Amino acid sequence: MTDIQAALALIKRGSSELLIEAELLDKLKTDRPLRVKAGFDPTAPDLHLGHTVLINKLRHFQELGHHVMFLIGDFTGMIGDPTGRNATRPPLSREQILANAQTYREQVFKILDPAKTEICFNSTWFEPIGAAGMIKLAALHTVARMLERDDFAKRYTSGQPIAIHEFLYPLCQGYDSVAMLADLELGGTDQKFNLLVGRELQKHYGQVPQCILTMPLLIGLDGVQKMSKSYGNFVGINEAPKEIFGKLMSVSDELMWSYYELLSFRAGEEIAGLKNEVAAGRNPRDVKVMLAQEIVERFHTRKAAEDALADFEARFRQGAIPDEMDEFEIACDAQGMPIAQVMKQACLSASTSEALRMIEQGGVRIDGEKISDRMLVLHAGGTIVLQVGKRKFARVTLV
RNA sequence: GGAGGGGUUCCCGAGCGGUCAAAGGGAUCAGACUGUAAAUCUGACGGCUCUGCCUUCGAAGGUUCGAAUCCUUCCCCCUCCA
Repeated sequence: MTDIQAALALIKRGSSELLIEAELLDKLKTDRPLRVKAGFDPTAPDLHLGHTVLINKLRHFQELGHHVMFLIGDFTGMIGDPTGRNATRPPLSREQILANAQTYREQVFKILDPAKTEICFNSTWFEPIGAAGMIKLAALHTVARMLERDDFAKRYTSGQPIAIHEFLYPLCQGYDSVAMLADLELGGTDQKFNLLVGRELQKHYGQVPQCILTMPLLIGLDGVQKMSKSYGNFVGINEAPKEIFGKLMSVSDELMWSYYELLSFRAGEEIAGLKNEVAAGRNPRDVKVMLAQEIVERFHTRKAAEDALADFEARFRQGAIPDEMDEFEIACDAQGMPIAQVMKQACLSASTSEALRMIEQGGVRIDGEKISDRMLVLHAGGTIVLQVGKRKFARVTLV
């Protein structure tokens, strides 16, 4: 296998689609570092595991000696990639964007090599072109071609609204590729349309069109929708070790394999081996633990991964009360305070109604003792550990 | 500009004068079980000073003993025609 073939194999590993392979081969043969682009939205500065699928791939390109450009879409962020829901977002302030960019940097460099990564902002080229430039850009594409985009087509035929500015998003993303002289752009499979617009625009501007590499979307914890902050089904890479561990353990046995595929750095053969073992009767729990530990270790430490496991076992296998929990000091008068009130104030329930329901359902404990009296009144003096369900704890002192 | 359809509790979606805090599904939460915060099953799912009271069905008014349901005005969305 030649170097180029080996490189191509690494590039394609885990990917969904490569357009167009022959063109990429030509580019690789030139032996110069390729300009590899991937764009991120500045509205969600906290990266989650879904983002890392792409970032892991960027890392592969760095390993191969290519030039990685991490684009922060501070201008396109004002539009928001059309998703059909929440089509309009409040524009971010300059300060917010810069703060988010800084967060990105810190998080991304847990995976990428800072020395080999260029961070770009697309306001750099969009602000100078102004409204006139935007009109020129818009003139390069037609409505019919825009409606080829699956998401637009569906919304259009099903009577869902499409705001005009949503059409600008693919155009802007495409123009980014022009401004950045991209040789290759990386994106999720849902980005294919936008990525292709980049090729079209580059041709307009006399550039060799970029190649496109799409990665499968990581399914979120709900097992249904793609992992995304707005669906709340994500694992943030900045989350506490115990959170990351617990969330990964909550993934269904089935979904676990997809996570292995897209997130684990283990070799493909090793994963296939684990799959066989589970099929042969090995407890999937153990294999899930391995994955959860690998991920915790990547973003924290080996030690944190071990602690997370120990904590998890103590808590859920043996029902132990954790050492660390939120502490509250709640003032109450001489008659004391009803338990439901205390739970609400300790943020263990959203309302007293909910607190009462929790008690009726047998989900509330004080110092490990199940409470059944919804009218229970607590009095000042002393500290108790309040527990709701298996996961919510608070140490409460009444004064 | 004209004609028609629609906005319901976190989401989807029934309801079309009282029996509606509003069907059903999803999400979520709790319990049981377990291999785990998997799967499955059961239950809960507006708020409160909780066997009662208060506030919700795009907004504001009105009719009525009584309105998510009828009327008026306004806001927003969609479709067709121009």
